[in-house]
Amino acid sequence: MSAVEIIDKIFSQSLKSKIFVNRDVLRPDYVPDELPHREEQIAKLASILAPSLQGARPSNVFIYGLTGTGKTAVTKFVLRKLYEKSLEVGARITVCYVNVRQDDTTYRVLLRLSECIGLRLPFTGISTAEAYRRFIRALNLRSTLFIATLDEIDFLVKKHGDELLYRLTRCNEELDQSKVTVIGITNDLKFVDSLDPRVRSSLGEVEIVFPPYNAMQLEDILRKRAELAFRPGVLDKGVIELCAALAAREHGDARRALDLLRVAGEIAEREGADMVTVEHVRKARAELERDRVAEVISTMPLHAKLVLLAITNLVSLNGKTTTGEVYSHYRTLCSKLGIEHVTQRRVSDIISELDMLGIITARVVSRGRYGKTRVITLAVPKDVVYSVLEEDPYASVLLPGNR
DNA sequence: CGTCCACAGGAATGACGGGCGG
DNA sequence: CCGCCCGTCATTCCTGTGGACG
Repeated sequence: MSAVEIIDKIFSQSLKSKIFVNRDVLRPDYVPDELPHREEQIAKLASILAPSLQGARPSNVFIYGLTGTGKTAVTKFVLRKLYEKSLEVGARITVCYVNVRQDDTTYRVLLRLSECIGLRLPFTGISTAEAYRRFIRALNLRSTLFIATLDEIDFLVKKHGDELLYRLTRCNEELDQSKVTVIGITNDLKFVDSLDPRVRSSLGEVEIVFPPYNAMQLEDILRKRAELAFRPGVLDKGVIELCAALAAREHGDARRALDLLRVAGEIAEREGADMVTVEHVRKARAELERDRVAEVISTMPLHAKLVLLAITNLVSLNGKTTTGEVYSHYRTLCSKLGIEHVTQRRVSDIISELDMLGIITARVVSRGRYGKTRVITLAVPKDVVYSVLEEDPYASVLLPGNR
């Protein structure tokens, strides 16, 4: 079969999918028309923003909840409805949504906000302070109620401080024709404490909390989406329940549940199956896990990879290991490569980092006369670690089976 | 019951590279 | 464009500590 034929076959197969009708509704950025079990939050946000329809400035809002609890979807949904209503009743409202992780500098955020009021700023060339001045001036000329939504706001503050937040929450004093309301969204619950008290009090005028979904609620959500995503009857029984149960274990993360369902469907399709089974869900879980691990490992510095390799070798041998063992084995790995090793202090930090990333589990134990150490086990399958380390040009040399 | 092991982990400091503000 | 600042990776020096052993 020629290359063209192969490609044609793959493309036409995906066009007449036996599994999916519309897989996009399972993607994380899709905003559904219905948001089950978030009625309370929708009502609260809507009632906070409602005064804007009469031209009054709504309170600033601070929204928090763990990942996959519907914060972004609810906010986008309410803003969309608000905007539609404003056109209907002729209120001057401008809504703007910025994901601060994607646009991760103060300047880029300002650029986005400016776009929403029809101001074209140059990509580069002017200072942030100048951009801010132009933004304020243009905003005032437009005489509108400006609702600025900053998603994953903790990223911006951690990287660049709360300068922008401070200015946005205070700029109403500089405006006479327009008003600004800020909606801040974060999944870092401790983030609020790290804010400047002045920003905290003005941004936190009203707070909305998004609790995690439980397994039943996740099932509901999945069922509604599955109706849109899949051909009728292709989901084997137990599939939705399993996706929901797995995601419920991870603090009720709806994004995770939808990812599982989507990837399970994709695997079923790749295998040419007629149905999505629980087995496909299990494979999806492994695939997502591998992707996550691959992502974090690939960005780690070389010595962290070598420490992880040392841990994995020792754990495959004995089931568990300790800091001292890891360090000496790590040093032999370094000498095999003919490179310098880092100090034990540093290795100790690397072990802590690997623990926080959920790749290993390390807990401190005292063995009395024989000192205090950390007992380390792997939190992911060892084959996953090995296969991911295969991609590193240095670490791969030391892998079992090589050389 | 005090010791003392084998580390944990805090603080200060430095090299280095990339991006920001002026 | 250039200097400066900031985050990351790392070192050095250090104090702290749970509990088996003598």
